[in-house]
Amino acid sequence: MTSILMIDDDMALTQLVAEYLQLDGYQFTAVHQGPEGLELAKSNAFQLVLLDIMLPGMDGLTVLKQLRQHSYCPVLMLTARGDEIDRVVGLELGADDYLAKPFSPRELVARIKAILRRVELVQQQQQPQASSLQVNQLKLDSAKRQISVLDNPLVLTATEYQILELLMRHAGDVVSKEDLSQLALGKRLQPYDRSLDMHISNIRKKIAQYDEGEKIQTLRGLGYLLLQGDN
Amino acid sequence: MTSILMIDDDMALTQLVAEYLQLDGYQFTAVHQGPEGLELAKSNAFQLVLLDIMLPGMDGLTVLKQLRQHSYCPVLMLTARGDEIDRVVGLELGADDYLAKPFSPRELVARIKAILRRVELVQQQQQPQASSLQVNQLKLDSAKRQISVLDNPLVLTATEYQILELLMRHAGDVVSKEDLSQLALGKRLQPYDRSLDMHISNIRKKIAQYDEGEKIQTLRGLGYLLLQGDN
DNA sequence: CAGCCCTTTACACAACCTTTACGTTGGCTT
DNA sequence: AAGCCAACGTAAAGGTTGTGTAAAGGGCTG
Repeated sequence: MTSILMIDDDMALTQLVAEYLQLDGYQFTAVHQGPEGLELAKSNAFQLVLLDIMLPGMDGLTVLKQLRQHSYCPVLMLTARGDEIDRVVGLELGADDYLAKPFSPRELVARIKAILRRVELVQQQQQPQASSLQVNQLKLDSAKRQISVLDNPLVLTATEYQILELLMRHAGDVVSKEDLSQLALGKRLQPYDRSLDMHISNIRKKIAQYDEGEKIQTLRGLGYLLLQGDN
Repeated sequence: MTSILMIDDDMALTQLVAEYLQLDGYQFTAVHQGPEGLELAKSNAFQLVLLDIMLPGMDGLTVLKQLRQHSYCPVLMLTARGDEIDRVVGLELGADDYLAKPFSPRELVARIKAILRRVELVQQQQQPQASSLQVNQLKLDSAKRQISVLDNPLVLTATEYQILELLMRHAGDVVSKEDLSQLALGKRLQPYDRSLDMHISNIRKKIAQYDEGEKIQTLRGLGYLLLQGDN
């Protein structure tokens, strides 16, 4: 059961969100005061926190700052329309995403799912994983931190290795650029950030040295994909 | 029970609309002042708001702007005849449709139903949906974002995928071009806009590569339809 | 300060969506 | 039944956006 906590003083809004999220099968709790919300959030009983910036008593950014002293619980910030500054500060303080009010419940649910999916990816990574696996001509040896193509070991940088490992461990699935950026580069994907593209380009070049057939596929607007051979 | 709120200072008109809508089984409330209407609308107790542009006290566009700070409740604007500017501004502010005064009650009801039907479609989409389903020879795998015909995966663009998924999820029902445009393209269908027709054409071409029998049916003036095969 | 690596910049290209243009269809009027 | 017209089908052109990649920039480490 996934539990979500909302900290927002707008009762009508929390009521509305409660209905939508419960329809989607989430356990939902709302509180309307900063300090109260902070206490609940620190308890680690919630998988995600929806946090309004404008709060009576204790400012949302303050809540976030204090929460981060204790917990890495994912936080989705709710900001007043176009309040760019709050957004930037919030993301620096460790918010996972932000959403401008007013938002459609639909978009809220989409953002929540995106965050939860990413958290799940991270948790997967932390669990013990197969120390070696093979995708087509690519062979991963995570003990040696090495990937080979047709038995030729690739000379990859740390970042390149992480990206390719991610793609290999999710071979057959699309991996979004957003996910790749957060998991391999450790930062959110910004609008004109091309560094991930460069890493992909370099990885492709290195693979192509040994195998022209093994390709990382691009799915425009969605992400990248390493195709499993046999399907 | 569907509740509709009308914000208009013309008492004779609200009386007239009240009679028609109540005949159609709607719960109807009318107020004649902007601020009063805004308060009621923000309560999220109504499924739709009819909003006059010309209001004493607070302008209709201002009401809409403030309402949108809090709520995505559907709004149908009522404008003076041919007041194109108000219309454009209103739609930018997030009105769902507009209707020029004087209007026939019959047309009003038609517009209301169109909006409510679309809102319902959107809400359906927000609810958890089957991650895979099959319609005749078409197989949808929403986890992989892939649709296959006779086990041949289609190479669809993001937009094409969305359109075809919508048609599949409503197989056997007519889906209007207006709905398809709003849900898949994210914009209202304009008078001479042919882009949706093009997407349909391209989807048909891609399906026909593998199965000549599987057809998206056209219902002239109504929309498109994917027929459920087995009957 | 040299070397490595990541990121940014810049430009070209490809994929995609939309518009244009013209042909066809189907319903409706006369 | 003929003719009209709006809706539709689709090829081709146009415009926009995302992606590929070379090259330059910048930071870190030894």
